Amino acid sequence: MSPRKSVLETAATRTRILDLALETATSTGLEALTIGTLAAELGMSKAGVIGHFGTKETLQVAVVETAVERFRQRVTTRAADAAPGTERLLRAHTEWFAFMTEKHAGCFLTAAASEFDARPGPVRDAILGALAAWSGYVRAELETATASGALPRGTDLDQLAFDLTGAVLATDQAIRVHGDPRAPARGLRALARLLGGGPAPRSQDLGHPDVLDAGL
Amino acid sequence: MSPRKSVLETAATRTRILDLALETATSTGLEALTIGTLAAELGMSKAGVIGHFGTKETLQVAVVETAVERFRQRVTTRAADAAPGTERLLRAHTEWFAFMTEKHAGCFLTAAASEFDARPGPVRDAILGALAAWSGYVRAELETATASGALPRGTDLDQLAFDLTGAVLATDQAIRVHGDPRAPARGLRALARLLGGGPAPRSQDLGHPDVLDAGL
DNA sequence: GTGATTAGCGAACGATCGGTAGGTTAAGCT
DNA sequence: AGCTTAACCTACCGATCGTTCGCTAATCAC
Repeated sequence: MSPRKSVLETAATRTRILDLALETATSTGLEALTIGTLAAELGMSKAGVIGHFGTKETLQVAVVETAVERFRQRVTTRAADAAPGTERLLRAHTEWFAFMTEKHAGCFLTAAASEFDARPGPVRDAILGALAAWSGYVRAELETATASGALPRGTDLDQLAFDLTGAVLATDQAIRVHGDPRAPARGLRALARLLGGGPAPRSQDLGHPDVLDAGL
Repeated sequence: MSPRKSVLETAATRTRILDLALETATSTGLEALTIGTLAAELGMSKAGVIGHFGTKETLQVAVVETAVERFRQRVTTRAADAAPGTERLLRAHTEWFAFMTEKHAGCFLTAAASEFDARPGPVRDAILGALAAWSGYVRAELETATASGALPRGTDLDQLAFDLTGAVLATDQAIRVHGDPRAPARGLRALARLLGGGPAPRSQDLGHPDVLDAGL
């Protein structure tokens, strides 16, 4: 039925597969991906789908890499023009939260990390690599912020990074599990307090409304 | 081979099944539970296992209920003798973090919530019910703390509950994904700052070492 | 133009999934 | 003592899983 396509069409087919695979894996999980249903929804045969990857495990790794690339384009590069340090971190997280809300599905990599934490193999390695890259990014910006005086010297950067992760995970869970539309605002409020001398945690005052309302 | 047992032995078999099911589901996930391997590891037949529940879905719900009961015994009841309000909340979270660390597996219910967030049905209902019960517990203690003056009046309790959840999730991820043994200490430090006038988030000072080192 | 390459298909494979049927045997009520 | 109930077994069911095997046909290198 479908003979050989040109190299351009072949690449397009591959991305078509990965797009749908990432979408379904985001909602149902990375292990719940089945080649049969994937092929059916693509109008292809199972062999045609797996021919691009050879193995389901390889497909899963490719899905993770696709998600990492999406994250980079949507979050990291958009925050690149912000000033290094706390400002860039706030921008990056703002973009991230908006990214989570767009598909109403939270962060794929966060969910995948929780799904594969106890399943060693190349898939988990790819996920852990993505997490390590992100925490390295955060760490570098935090050190820049400390050097520039935006954060007081002597700041416990490990603890601060831990707290930032907490804000991200709480936002992700609120979106994913509870579908709470106020989650990004809450997450940004927590971040502003941690990074920028925002309001005290117990104050009901909104603090920096320009930051909190930006792009949401 | 194995004829009918007494009602006592039958109940024991049931809990034996649920114990192993909860253990494997904690590490591998609730959907990755298979009746066949469960039966094999129990030295039983598949029919013998599923005969207690009728359906895999019913078994999954029973596993969730077992986890909730374990959580209650390990966390809530142990914190019941602490003074209501912030003190009890700190105790409960301290117990919770210790509970996560014991099996080096994090919190089962947190992982299950992330796994079933997009799979409607009785299993997800049971998980969401457990989450709602916990957040109701937290909410009640926070209101007590506000009424008693332990928290300043006008505190945004929703935001505070959100931040507490963030500390819990960050601790859980650090244990589950990274196996970080310092995670409980970090989580408690975040909690102490949020609840009890602990050290500022940027200070490297440990603050209340008696709390941070308690039972860890 | 010609030959090697390859995307994708149809069909089938062994394995495993959740679940069922029927038989066996002891427990528990009367 | 007799009868019903139920826990557990073996065996099997249809469905689906990931993967493999030829095969076709169009593209690409020469």
